Amino acid sequence: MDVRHKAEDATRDALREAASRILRREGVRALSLRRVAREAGVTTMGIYSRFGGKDGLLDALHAEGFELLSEAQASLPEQADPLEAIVAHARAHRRMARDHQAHYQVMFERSTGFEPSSVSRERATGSLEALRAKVSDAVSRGALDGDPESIARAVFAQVHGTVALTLAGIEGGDGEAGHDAALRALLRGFAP
Amino acid sequence: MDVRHKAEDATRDALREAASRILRREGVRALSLRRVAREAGVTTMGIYSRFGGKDGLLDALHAEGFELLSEAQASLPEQADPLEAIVAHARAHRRMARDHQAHYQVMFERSTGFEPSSVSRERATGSLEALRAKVSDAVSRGALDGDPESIARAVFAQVHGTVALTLAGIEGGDGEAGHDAALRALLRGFAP
DNA sequence: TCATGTCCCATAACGGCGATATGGGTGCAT
DNA sequence: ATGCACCCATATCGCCGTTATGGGACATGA
Repeated sequence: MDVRHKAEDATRDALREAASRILRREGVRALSLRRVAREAGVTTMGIYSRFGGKDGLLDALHAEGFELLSEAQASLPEQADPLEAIVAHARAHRRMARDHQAHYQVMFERSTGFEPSSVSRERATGSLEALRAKVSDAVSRGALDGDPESIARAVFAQVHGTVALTLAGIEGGDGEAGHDAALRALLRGFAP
Repeated sequence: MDVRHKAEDATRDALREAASRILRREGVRALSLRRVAREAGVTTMGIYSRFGGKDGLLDALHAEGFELLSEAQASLPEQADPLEAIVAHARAHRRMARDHQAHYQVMFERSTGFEPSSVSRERATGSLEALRAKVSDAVSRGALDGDPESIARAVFAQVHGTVALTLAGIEGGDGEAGHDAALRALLRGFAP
């Protein structure tokens, strides 16, 4: 029984990995239940019993995406300057979006026809927490002035905006340097 | 012949209007060729002969969306303060996104599986022009300092970021006031 | 040990999708 | 008048997500 349970978890993982692989390589559009099931060596119904359907599978990928984001931001080197810590945080965000575009779309675009579950939505909102902590640090050290929550949201919106426009193909000529410059301007605007 | 041509344009318009109506009321997901054709009193093939397929139809809606955006920003009252003109511009942008969410998704989210044509992509990039003009005005009047192109892109990203996060259901508590405050902070960062 | 019942999952089916092939009818040119 | 070319509606194809259904493995009680 216990073994059986383990086996179930194994095919569950196999399904999630197959889905993740297809998502990375061929995008949201190519992610069909039949395709994922075939690639994982399971019948389509296997996805229904494990994930409840396509939304459940996408929910798992949604979570995986936010894990990728927080991992990228957790392993950053320490910064003496609290503002530089925020810039590094934003850079990691942009890098994650560039390296996992399709995951990023599942995370932030609702036109896929997928609605994240309530816990997934909370996790998404919670992804602001790490940034809020860095902003709080900057505020307490006199590098920024204002409500950390509001500042963090403004920064998050700025970073997500640059990423989203890039993914949409509305590209400025400045690239990463320009994105950094825009963020630094925003931070200057919150200077004491 | 001329009459015939007019009639063709009429059903073309009927198709575009039906598509726009379905998009507004039921979202991108509900927009199928069969549905649009039925609602316009035409067979599915009528869309192929007029628009070349689903991408052509979405391209028309993409264009319609950017028209809605530029219309909303063209009819704004004059502002004495050039920075207030930029804030008003951003407000119109956010209002358009709120009032035409599905159009906005077609305009900026690529996870719909629709790739805009090259002219549509140019039109999208060109939608920055009106903002760039307002920024240029602010720079020449000494309210901002820097490259107008870069500043305009930063502002656009900031505004789009707040809108996109709202549409994604990652909502801050501050609402419109918070969005204005974030934009004003960014503008402060570009002050001379 | 054997019969019974329960649960799980693979096969099959359903309605809808975007896209394509095809056949019949209309209108023009010869 | 007759042939031809073009246009569009019908039918079809291969997918999709989801649901129904049938059979087989396993546990349970006699």
